[in-house]
Amino acid sequence: MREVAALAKVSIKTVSRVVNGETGVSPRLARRVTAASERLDYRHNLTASSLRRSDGRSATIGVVLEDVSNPFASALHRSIEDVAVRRGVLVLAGSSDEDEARERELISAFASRRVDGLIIQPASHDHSYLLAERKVGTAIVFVDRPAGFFDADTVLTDNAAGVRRGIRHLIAQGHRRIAYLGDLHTIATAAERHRGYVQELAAQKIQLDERLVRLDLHGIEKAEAAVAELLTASPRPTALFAGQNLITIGAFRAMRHLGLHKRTALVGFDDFLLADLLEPGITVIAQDPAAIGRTAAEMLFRRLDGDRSPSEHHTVVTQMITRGSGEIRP
Amino acid sequence: MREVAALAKVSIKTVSRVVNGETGVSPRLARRVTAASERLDYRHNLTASSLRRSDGRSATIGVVLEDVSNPFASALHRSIEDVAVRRGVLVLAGSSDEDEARERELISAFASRRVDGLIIQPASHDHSYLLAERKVGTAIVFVDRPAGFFDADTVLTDNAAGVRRGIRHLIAQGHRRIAYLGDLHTIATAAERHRGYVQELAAQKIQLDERLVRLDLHGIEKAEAAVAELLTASPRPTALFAGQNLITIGAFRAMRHLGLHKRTALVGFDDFLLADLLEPGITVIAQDPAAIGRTAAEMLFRRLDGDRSPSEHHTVVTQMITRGSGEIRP
DNA sequence: TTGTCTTTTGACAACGTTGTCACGCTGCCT
DNA sequence: AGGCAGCGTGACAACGTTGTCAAAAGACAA
Repeated sequence: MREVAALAKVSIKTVSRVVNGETGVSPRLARRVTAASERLDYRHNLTASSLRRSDGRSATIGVVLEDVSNPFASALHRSIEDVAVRRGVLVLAGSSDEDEARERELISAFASRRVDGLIIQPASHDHSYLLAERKVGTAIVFVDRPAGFFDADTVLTDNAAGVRRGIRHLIAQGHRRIAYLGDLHTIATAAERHRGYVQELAAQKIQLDERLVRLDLHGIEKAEAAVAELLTASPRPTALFAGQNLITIGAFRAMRHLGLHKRTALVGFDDFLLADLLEPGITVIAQDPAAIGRTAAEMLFRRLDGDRSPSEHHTVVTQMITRGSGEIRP
Repeated sequence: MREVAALAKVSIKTVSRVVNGETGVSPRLARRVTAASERLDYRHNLTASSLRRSDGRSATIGVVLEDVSNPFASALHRSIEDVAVRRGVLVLAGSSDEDEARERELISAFASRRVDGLIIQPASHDHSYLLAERKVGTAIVFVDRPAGFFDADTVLTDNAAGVRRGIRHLIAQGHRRIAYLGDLHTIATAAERHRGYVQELAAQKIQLDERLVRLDLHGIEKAEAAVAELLTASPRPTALFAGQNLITIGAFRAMRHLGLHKRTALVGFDDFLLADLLEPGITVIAQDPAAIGRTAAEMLFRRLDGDRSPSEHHTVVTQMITRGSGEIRP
């Protein structure tokens, strides 16, 4: 900036004004400055700028996801990015891998870089450690899962209701022995979905059979193994409800392997690419990751714009997409 | 930091030393400083730090991808992140959407934030504009596609060889009328893959029939429409080669729709989740995004560690995975 | 011309750090 | 006793910006 100022024969303050598009610089000087900065390949240094400016904004936000390469998470990431670019804000993204310590490390790394806001898909259950960040003005929004011991905006899917819808659908087809396949019980959404299963069975006066419930199935392989076992044991379920997309895939793989994929009903939580092209097509309770991400990002920027109203808790509804696998009768 | 220093009754320089883990601070003082910074919830400000320190490092890199939510790109992202975390480096990620202007904007935004390095999956074909970044010491590595008019490290898949392998496989099954479905011809890898198709046909002395070639199919829908047309026209191909994963999916969708998915052979470039569960399973030429990302990130950090040797060009080999769709005979 | 008001411009300090250097202290050697 | 090295520590300037405020320049009326 100093060099640009020297070349344009103005003070560095004037260069600053031109760079920031402030008013009150005569067109003649502005032109000289622009020319000089082009000639010198000048790059505005945003870190120094945010250090000095009064609001201290870095035009950067941090996003903590379970895994940036997970389809649901990367869809969230993308929709957050879409809102951020419109404001010239960049996104730092990191994967927590469901590890509380990693979540905290990431957030601490973001905080060191003075991000303006955080969007967190939480792995941990106690977020009181975020109070310090909040105090220095960092906006915080939780997505997909609720915050623990911390009052903040959240954007969630109505997990229990979605599951109940799916279970109701299976019962309507005549099923009574409906197995439930759940993710790690430590994941809040997984617990919620399991709760939906239990509730809907109770509501429909169907006795819960714990032998048909398998929890803590994290990833395709674990789900596949559990389903293989479930479908060869007795009593054999006539329908499966898979509580997450990788579990659905693992379940389908096991069913295919046993040749039961056209005889056992399957409903999965979360839509996934190609669900319609399998045989049968997979009936799913679809979330809307794009809507979740967009809502969360818009919430975050509203807070950054000064909205101090009480925390909001948005719920994004699910949609059942019937494709065949959920319509198989017992 | 000043407050911490005051509370610990030391100079801020000593706090700096403790925070940076420098040697030569007496344990007694170090303890006092640690206690004080905990009590005050002190957060080291990395932006100020990188502004001042002599190497100017921000411990942040920028990654430009086609689309962070694209499965191939997000796999790259994840493997880059895995290398970066080990060094305490954070990743800024952005989507170019195959738009040259957007690519430049992203890189300019990264540059303003003084990232230490850039990993770019390029959308544009002239990267001479990066010379200025290179000059200020930013390390640059290209992934998936080559750089244009710019000498830099690259990590690519051997696209043409992969396609030739697939075409050879189809020919070995007895196919002669093999259609080719390609992505936007402006994408370097798409052009390479198309070249592989042309070359292999020539090598096998099979006359190229332009009516069987469809290019610029970007996204599932376009591919689906093109294949629907191709399979109802004459001469009808007996086999399809799809040059990208979304194209493969679109092609399969069209084939299913026409009831031809068990009669027409299909080989796709890029593996994708569930390819094994479709009926038939889809034979693919699989890339290894994790290896590509890891190699690129390691390359980048080697440069940041001072490696000044000439640019390296790594090629990651593809692997053919036969699952049934490519083994259908004419 | 002068005085007043408005617009444009620049000098300077400050943001939160770290590099440099010099200081004081201790312990050891002459 | 004097000198010197080594260690721990702190004062100060600087990194590249922007906020503040005052000075300079221009516009306009009397």
